[in-house]
Amino acid sequence: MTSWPETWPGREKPAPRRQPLSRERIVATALAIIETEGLDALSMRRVAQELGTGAASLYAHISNKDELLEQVLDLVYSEITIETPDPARWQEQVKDHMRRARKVLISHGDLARAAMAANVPVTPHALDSAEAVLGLLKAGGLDDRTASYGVDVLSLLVTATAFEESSRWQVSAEDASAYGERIRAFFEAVPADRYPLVVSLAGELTRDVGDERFEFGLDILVAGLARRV
Amino acid sequence: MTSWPETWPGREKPAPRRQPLSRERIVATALAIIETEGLDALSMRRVAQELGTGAASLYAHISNKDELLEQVLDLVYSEITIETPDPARWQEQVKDHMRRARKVLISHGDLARAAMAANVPVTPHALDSAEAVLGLLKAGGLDDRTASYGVDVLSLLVTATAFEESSRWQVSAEDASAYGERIRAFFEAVPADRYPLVVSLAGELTRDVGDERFEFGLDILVAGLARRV
DNA sequence: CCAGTCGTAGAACAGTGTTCGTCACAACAA
DNA sequence: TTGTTGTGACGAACACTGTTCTACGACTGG
Repeated sequence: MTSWPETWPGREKPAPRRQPLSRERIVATALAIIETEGLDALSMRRVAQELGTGAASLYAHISNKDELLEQVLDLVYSEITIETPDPARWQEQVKDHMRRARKVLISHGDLARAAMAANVPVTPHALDSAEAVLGLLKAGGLDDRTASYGVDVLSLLVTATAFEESSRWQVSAEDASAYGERIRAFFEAVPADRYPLVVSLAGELTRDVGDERFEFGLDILVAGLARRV
Repeated sequence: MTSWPETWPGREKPAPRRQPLSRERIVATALAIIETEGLDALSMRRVAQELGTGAASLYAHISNKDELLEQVLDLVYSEITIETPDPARWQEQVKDHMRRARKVLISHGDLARAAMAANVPVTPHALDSAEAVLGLLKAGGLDDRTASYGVDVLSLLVTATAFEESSRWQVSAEDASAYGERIRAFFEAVPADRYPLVVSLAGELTRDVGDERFEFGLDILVAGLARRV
């Protein structure tokens, strides 16, 4: 006689519990959404959906959306590697650090648009980065005040230029190029009697040269800080 | 015999039409709301309420909320006075222009938080400002590329520092001071073994000195641009 | 075995930006 | 004078948001 199956359809044990929610999983999921769909697509409901739960569940682990973004930023800031200060080449080390910080910000979709609102370093890895830059500036011989102002303006350059670049973030580089072309065409078309320089410099103003604009500001700032030793 | 009244209740002429809606009135009302209640209080419904109409009415004059903010910014940028370039003192003129731009941004509540998203000058007065700065930089002898990069980074310094200052915008200066104190206390309380410089420089990092931080960056940038003539 | 705690999550709340559909009115042509 | 057309106004509706409320199940300790 054929034995009965262990369970009947409809009476199976529930599927094994999915992984429990955690702050880390929520933050990592939020970052994944930003990378694939953009910052504007990020919502508490969207994160919950991706985790197979309800929006309200997230609030047991994260206090609100602002904290979520703060934690997402901290996660990406953890990718910034830190160097030991070398007084002989502190200027190049400062530049390299800011380059790495910028690279990290712009390699996660348009997350940088959220970075300006969280520019005061209060999370572990944001503090790590601030501490590292301060260390490089002090190794270079700057006094306390100059070092403090320096870390301020350097991180501002990074987040502001990354913000700007993120604002034209599109799924494809082709769209970004088209956007630049539209701006250039617009500048060339404004009334030349009122804006002669904007019209004549339209090409230069909108020249898409990747990091060159950022490097320009970085050069000037670091050279200027060096002059204050 | 008593004569009939001129009109009967309910048959009076309607009240005179209120002032018709216009783009200018909508934009001015939005700015007034930002100044008194803050950027976060601004909504299409709030603007409409203030104008005694419905939110949908606004869309006959303004395409969406982003355009509204763009027009509000242009309105405040119209307050930036423009100077005729003087090659003998172009550096001081550049600084003065950026100071005026910053002052205009930070004197309208926390509007500056919207300025980063609208940093590409496409409105008349934003273009006026860009044209003016280009004029000063060209009067100083900078080549086209340096002038283009210069106007970029200078306006970035203005909008980014104004953004940061706006993020701590509160109704009273007392709250702003309390905020700075909380940040300083936080920095002093982080683990000193991991963040020795953040702890020891907590006072300098959070010292509220108004425009001093901005002036620091401005000095370095303008001096750096001058070196590229 | 039961009370307490915790995590989960649907429902609800209060709000948002924007579009749809309708109405009143003005301008114009016949 | 009448009919037509275009425009601005605006309530309702749509689709969405962040966050809180409330109920429930699982787990733990006494």
